[in-house]
Amino acid sequence: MLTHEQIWRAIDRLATLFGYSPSGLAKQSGLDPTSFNKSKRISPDGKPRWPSTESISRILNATGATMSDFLSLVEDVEAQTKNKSIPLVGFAQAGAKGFFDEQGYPEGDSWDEINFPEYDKYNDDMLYALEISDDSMEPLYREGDVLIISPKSTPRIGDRVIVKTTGGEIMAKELVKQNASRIEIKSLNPEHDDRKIPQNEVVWIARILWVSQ
Amino acid sequence: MLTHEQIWRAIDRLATLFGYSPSGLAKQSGLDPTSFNKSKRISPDGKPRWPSTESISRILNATGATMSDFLSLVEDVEAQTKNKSIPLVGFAQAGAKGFFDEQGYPEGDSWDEINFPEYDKYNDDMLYALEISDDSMEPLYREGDVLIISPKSTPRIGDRVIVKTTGGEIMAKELVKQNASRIEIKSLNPEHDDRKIPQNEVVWIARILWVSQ
DNA sequence: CTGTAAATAAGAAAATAATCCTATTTTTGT
DNA sequence: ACAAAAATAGGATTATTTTCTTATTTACAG
Repeated sequence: MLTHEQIWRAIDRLATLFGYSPSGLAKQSGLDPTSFNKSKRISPDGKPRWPSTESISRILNATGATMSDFLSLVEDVEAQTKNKSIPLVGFAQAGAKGFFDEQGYPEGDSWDEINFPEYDKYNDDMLYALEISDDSMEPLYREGDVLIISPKSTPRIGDRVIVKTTGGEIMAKELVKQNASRIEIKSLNPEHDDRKIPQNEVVWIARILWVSQ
Repeated sequence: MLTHEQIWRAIDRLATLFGYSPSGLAKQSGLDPTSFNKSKRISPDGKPRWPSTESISRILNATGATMSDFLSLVEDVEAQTKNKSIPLVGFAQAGAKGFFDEQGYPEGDSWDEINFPEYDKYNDDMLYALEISDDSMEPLYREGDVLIISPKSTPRIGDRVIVKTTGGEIMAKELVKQNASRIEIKSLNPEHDDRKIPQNEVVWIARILWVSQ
């Protein structure tokens, strides 16, 4: 769906984004500076005027913006949650009949759905990744695995987290308990002990969202 | 960036997607059925012809497609990898100075980058998810974890995979070896044995890409 | 505050997209 | 295999966008 209002707003926003007025953007794009005059967006007889796709092409070319950039200007949502819905079923159920075809593709009506990669809308810009470079955390994390971290998400009990201490350590653990005085974290490697760390030794704690396999 | 070729190809693809010819799509959209004739895309004098954004608006309206849908048709990649580049560093390095600020956000110039969620271009439409519903695979997978599966990716040695056997089992394992006669898979739970399965008992095998934490 | 440049309003002219039309080809249904 | 419908080619005409032009307003620099 594309409306007249959306296309002109996107043009205006693109201009602003690159430090131009609509007139300046037109000029920069090799169009007449009056091409994007607001007075020309509706005809004297009241009909809306629609720019050609060539004009759009030229303004993208002049600014270096992509169609993807332009799309985000067309749409009202400032920070679009770029998820995709994929089928989901319980692992224990998956062996039953009716979930997979012979090639291993989902089939049948019994699947739920999940958005992937679903992460908090509010920290979209803050994600980072850590790559595992040894086998100290096997079998959970192996060399080469990538952890996707959300520093802004508030971890809850049971979450796997990255903790930094005042001693400079950075650890991946499971959060077992937390209260005002300390946190209790469980090792992801059974060979290591669980730990209780006073809150004043915790510099920060960040939630692990996804792990590559 | 938007080229003449891209805009016309997107129109053609939109038509095909909704079961129309270009002529049928134009008609369905209230345009003249000859609007999208290939012979009209280049003028007799060799100049390219660019449809108006009103025409684009009308075909989206007629098909119910969004601008986002249209964008994915504009672009060359059949299944666009809707990735976002996020900072990446080795876990072992992350404790050193210069990687995090005091609130736990990446800082400094020493970070690499990774695309997330990176998955094979060729099976974008085929991903599905399995949700773990018990603790039989701890510590690797816990109840509530979600596995993102790519049925089309060819698993390699060392990958974690989902295997379905002719006996109807569906298992999550690590692929250790595979040859023409059998596969060898390692349990993700140390309490269970590794297995060798004849290839003729493997119905399908799919790669696990990501796990939620 | 003032002068200059940029931006915008808006009408007319030129260029271009869409429609109309005829003819031919291709596809579809029987 | 054949007839009918749909699709496409392509020229002519109409409608619409862009450019050209003049005038006014707004923004900016001194």
